[in-house]
Amino acid sequence: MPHDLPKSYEPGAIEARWAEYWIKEKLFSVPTPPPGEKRPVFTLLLPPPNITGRLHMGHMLNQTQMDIIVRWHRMRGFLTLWLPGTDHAGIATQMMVERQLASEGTKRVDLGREKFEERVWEWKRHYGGAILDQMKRLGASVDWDREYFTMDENLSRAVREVFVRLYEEGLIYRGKYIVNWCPRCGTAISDLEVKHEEVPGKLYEIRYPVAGTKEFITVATTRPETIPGDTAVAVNEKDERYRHLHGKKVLLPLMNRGIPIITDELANPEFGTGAVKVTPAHDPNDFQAGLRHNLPQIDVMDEHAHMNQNAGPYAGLSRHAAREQVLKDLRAQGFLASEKDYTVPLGKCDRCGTVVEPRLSTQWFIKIPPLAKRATEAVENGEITIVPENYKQIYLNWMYNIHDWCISRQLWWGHRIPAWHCSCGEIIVTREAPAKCPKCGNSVLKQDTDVLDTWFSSGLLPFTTLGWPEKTRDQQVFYPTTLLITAYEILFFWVARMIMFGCHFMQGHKQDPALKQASGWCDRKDDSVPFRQVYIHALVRDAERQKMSKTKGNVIDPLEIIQRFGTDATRFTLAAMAAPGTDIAFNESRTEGYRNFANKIWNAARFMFMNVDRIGSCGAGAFARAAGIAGYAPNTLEDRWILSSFNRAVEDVNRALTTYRFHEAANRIYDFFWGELCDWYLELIKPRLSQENDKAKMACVNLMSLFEASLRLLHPVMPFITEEIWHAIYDGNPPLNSIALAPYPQADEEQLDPVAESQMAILQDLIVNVRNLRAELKVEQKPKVPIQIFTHDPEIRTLLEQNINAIERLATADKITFVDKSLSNLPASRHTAHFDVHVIYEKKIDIAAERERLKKDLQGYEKEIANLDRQLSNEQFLSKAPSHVIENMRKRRQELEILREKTKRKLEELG
RNA sequence: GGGCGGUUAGCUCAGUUGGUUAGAGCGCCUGCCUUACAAGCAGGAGGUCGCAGGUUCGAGUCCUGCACUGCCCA
Repeated sequence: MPHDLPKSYEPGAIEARWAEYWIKEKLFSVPTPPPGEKRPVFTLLLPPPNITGRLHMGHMLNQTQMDIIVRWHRMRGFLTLWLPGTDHAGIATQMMVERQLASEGTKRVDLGREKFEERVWEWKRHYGGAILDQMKRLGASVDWDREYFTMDENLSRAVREVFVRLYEEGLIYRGKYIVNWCPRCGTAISDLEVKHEEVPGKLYEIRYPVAGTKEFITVATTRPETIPGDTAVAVNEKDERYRHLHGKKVLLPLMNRGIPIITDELANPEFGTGAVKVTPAHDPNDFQAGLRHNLPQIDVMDEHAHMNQNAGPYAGLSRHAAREQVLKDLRAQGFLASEKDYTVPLGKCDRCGTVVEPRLSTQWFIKIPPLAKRATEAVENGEITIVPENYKQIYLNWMYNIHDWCISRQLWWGHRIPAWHCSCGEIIVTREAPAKCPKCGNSVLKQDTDVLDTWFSSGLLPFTTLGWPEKTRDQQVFYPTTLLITAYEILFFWVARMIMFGCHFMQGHKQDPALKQASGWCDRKDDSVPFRQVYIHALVRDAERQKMSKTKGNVIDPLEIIQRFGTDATRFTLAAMAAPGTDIAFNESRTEGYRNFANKIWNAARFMFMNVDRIGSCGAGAFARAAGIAGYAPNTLEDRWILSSFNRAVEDVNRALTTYRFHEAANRIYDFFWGELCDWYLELIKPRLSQENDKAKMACVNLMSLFEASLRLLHPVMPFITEEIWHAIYDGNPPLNSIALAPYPQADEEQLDPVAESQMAILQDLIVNVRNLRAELKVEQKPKVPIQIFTHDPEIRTLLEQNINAIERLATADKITFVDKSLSNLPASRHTAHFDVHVIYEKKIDIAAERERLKKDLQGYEKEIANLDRQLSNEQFLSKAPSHVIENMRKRRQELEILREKTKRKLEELG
């Protein structure tokens, strides 16, 4: 790796190279560890993207956070497994291939089931890997050797096993119920896959003639087209208006069918007319009411939501056309009492947006309450912790109100339900195709045509990817997985289901006790849970805080951002903005700023190498697994200070990552690298570096060690640039294949130096004050100015004397003299509680402006003093406040006294 | 209808269990091509923390109400 880096950082050139290198070298592959493994373990399952998917900002955020945590653990010496894979995405994939077929002028049904499945596999081979290729470009440090696909043979076998076991345990049943039906997809979907919205519509009031009277009963409905399916009219028992009609019949308009008037809580006296039509085959509430009253279920639509024979004259019409026709007929026959504007709640298919039709059909269900019980307890009692914590309550609320889960889908792509039907009516649920019916002996059996909901198989992944149903060493080591990082959106779809399945099927499982202890999970009793922690990440919105959507056209393509600013800068942006629990308004200007940060580091490295090459061999100190910086020998104030600073940063960053405070970690590294290392340290050591002696060499060694350690600190967030410079530091002969395998910095108490920190603060304060004065005096940039310094404290005087060169250089000063009298009354001066400094320059200061500034300062001091005095004279405060707070306030009070006096005197002097 | 969140500088956002003087990036103003970096350096302006009460020695932080706003569930 050559030291002569290009002048500007060009991410594109290096990122692709390292991404490829990491994969080629199999740096992140984790073979099954043999018995005797003692390292702490960290396991993370990648939420499998759909094979139809393309990388979006949500993935990018998710993967950035996972990669940061994973790299951090790996560098801290954990046996770290990050498991990647993809999801077969039943509906989405089938839609893709159907679209492809349509463009060829053919259809799924023309091909037949088997041929169609082949086409999907073929499609998957061509396009299915796209999102994983994109992941590779992000540098995600996953174990590619363990990549899985939910339709793989071993995972499919596990799915059948789970289905059969649940069936045998009585937790899976088949029955005829109202389900959410998507007429476009031609399949049932689960409650979660229905998106509710409210649209402007009409509420129709329709007169139903009461049989044997001249009276009408008026019902209110938003769906007149379902009238042919009505089998009752319901009123509330307590509703006096309809008491006289109890037990009577009405004649169903348009159909001329008699149906009963029933009393049921379904009818809300407050709503509409207080009377409702009951259509058990087309509404979930009506379905329940129908069961209560033993009403017939008349299905009036087919699978495409077209009216069928039961709809009489309307047969063949679409839902929409049928509504128009029914209304027209009602109007013509005088049944339509009124139509009012009304906001209609609509359920739409999450996948395709088609309005969902509640439909009566035979489906497979999972009986959820028994599974939910343990899944709820696991979170209640802290066996699984959820971060941020408010999601815990959201999860629990949902689990308390959970319903049975419809798991069958009328699709051709997915795990086919392992049930076989015999003409005798027998249903055989079994792992492998049965030879004959155990009841009648018939050997002509037909497998159920339905497939399972995609979430059924992904809910099993935490254990099926580790070899279940076999009991494997991988499970002993890696199960329960340590963490799950995912989006709120799939808390119920996926997270809840993984917990239910994990708690059920891994019941009794024990993680290798030595590894469990090493990993720090001794306080957790339950090893059946699929993961010990869940971190829910935020939503990425656009810069205007709008949710990104294709229809709005405000989607930010992460790959385009990456192309412009680099992966490292994009990752850093997401990390720095990811405060837990808050959505991210992605702002490109931030990414640009972090690209600049990368460039800053790049140039700092160039500066370092420039000196190394001149001074000669001065390699970085070998890092040990020790804390702090191993090869660093502090000689000067700035050395002691930066070493201390580094250790403080290290402490803060590690603490932030422990609690998933990504933004704190990122900002802390940024401030240290730029604000401390580059802005001050590099400037302060320039004089030493420019010499040609041992001092220069020592400074250089220290710099290399510091830089090397700082790169390791930054690496999880910016893996590419750190890898590049790290290899350059070792001149192409690094002690390890990658910085990703080097130890993560840990704070070393011994290297903290509070004295150096406070001294450095005074020195910086002096330099900034002189710069400030120069600006105020409008001194040009180049010329050096003589300055005078007064301090009453001999220690501070010594400090400043010892660092006179630094002051000269960084404050552009010369002829620095120390005086014995306060300088704060001079116009061209500044004072602090520690020193006064005066710049000697012929130009006059703007007296009026100076007076204004001082007045403002004085006001501030007075206000603060009054505040402090009030508190410090308050008995209650003195007795209740913690001592360090009081101590700090007293110290501040003393400082303020000095500042006030100096400012007052100067104001008097200015007149 | 039920639940959860947000409101802090011109913009986008931090501010962990209450504790001295509320921070950052971008933008803005002034001056600099100081041989690592103009994707840079130095200096600066800018906030009654949505409103009204309350608890406390002390509130951006806790409680109540209100206003506006977003999301999830039914």
